[in-house]
Amino acid sequence: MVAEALAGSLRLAQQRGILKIEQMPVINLEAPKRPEWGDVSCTVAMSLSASERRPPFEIAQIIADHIQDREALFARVDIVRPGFLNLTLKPELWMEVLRHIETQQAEYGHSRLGQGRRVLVEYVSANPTGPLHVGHGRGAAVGQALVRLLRATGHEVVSEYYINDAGRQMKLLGVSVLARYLESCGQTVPFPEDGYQGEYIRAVAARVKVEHGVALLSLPSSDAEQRSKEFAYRELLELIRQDLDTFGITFESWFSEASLLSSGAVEQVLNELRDRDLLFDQDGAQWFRSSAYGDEKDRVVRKQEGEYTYLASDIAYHRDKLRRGFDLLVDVWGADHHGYIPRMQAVVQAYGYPKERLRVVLVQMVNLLRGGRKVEMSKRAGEFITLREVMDEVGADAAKFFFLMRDSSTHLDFDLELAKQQSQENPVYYVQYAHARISSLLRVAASRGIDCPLPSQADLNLLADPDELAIIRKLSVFPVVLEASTVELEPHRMAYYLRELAGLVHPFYNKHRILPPITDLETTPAAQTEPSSTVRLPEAVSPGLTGARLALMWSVQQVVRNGLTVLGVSAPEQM
RNA sequence: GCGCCCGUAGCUCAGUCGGAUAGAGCAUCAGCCUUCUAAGCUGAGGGUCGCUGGUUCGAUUCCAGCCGGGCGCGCCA
Repeated sequence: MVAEALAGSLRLAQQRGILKIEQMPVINLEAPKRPEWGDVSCTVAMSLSASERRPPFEIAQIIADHIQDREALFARVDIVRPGFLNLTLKPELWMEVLRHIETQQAEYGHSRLGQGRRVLVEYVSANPTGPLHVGHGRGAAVGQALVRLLRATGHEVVSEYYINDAGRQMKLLGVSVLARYLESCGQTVPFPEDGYQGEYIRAVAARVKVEHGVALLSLPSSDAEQRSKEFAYRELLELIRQDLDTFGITFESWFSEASLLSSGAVEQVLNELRDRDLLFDQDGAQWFRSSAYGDEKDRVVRKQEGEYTYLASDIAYHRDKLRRGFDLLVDVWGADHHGYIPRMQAVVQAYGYPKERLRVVLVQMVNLLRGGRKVEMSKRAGEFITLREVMDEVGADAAKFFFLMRDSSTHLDFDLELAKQQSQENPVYYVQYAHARISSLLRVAASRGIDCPLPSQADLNLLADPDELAIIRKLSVFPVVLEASTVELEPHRMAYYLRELAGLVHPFYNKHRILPPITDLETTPAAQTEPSSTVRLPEAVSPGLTGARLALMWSVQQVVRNGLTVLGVSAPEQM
């Protein structure tokens, strides 16, 4: 709307021959940092300065003079120093935001940006060789938020978990469980090198024994190993599924790596590559010519011994994803895999797609702290804090919000003490409390028989206080934040936004009265006879203002809820 | 050595497309509960945006080079 007005002004000035404007500039609007700079500011005059060969200030003046309907749209149009155009909208226009929220409700902020675009988001994809740990938890939170953000912007999304149920890691799992099983049967066996050390392996072995008794002892060792592996795989995958379920995450699709091998898909893919001279033999191994697409060197897909590498099945997997007709593949990976990106993008290009078809979101390590002190973990010794432990201690909501608070590509310090603290220091509660507090307010209003109008029923013009306008302005940018979070695949932007919105709401609540005070002054003469300067008199609120503020709070609550929802965090009615 | 990421307040971090006097939380200090949830609020102090150059009306932002930190560079996954 504002951009249109400014563009119109530029055209008018051009028609009148005041400005040349060889090329219509992009009118970029931004939210000024300081309130006295108005609601919207525009730098177009400065960017035109060079081509017009006039000082930016002059150009800004011309633009301001040529805005049509200036009186209807703007309360003020200021021109500041180099050539900023600072626009202050008429307050009535802001009230449209609240009516818009009312119309859209849970859909407010959603868009059709991605309409017709199909996206596959693959995340977690942890090996089924043990329980999920905190790092997986962060990936899970990020992946889920991305799925929800993409859906909210109109994309058609499928969430998928890629199960690494083939290869060396699975073999090691079987060997490890069998060793523990034999141990529990009284045999002394050396524990396999690189085996899984964790205590949970003993637990799995114990369940093998419950199920099979000592039957495995009489089997050939390879069979016993196979049985142990299958048993452990089922148990651990189920455990992962349950952990994710508790975390509030379910996948629509579980894709097995082993299926790619057994169906011959891997073989087929390599043949395809060979036909196109993207596969060659060297040193007794088979190599993918990934360097043809910008990777720094070629990569082995089949080892000398004839086994396929992880990359081979990954090529088949990504080809399968591409074949399924997705317009965008999003992979959420641990940051330690970042060196893998060029070769996967090479795969995408080898199949004739632009490399942008695959976007990899990297998730950095989580440092667990307890009261400021680092919790030591040793993956080698199998000692790590599981996602389950974290959820048990701080709850799924707090864990998710913490995981999403920072840019996923940066290290995260996660203080368990802080996350479970239900206090001002904990950003999760700060945001959730904003929601709960409004619920409480609306409940109290209802119980006192006070009418709670929706924005369309309230006299919104009474919301003239700068604090109220600041909140409304904040609500108005929610759709922008949601879209930016999606396009950049950066959910932490939404988490920040919610923190900021809550940071406007709590002070407002404290400073301003919404409902009329319960004690009326006539029955409490003390308040009049003792006009002590330390006693703050309740702000006077007319029924109309109460209604308008309730409508405002209702709108805030809707937006907080929408924001939390998109992050996969609950919005409690009371706390 | 090569590649990727990072360096912003004491700490943890935001900072959109290059914009104005660089922001938030925590911590610190000083205050606020007869009032709709104090799980809250008010105020104060705190900065060479790692360094040096370049690009330009303007650089925390873009480019180059250094310094410092992390990660990756397997016929592991």
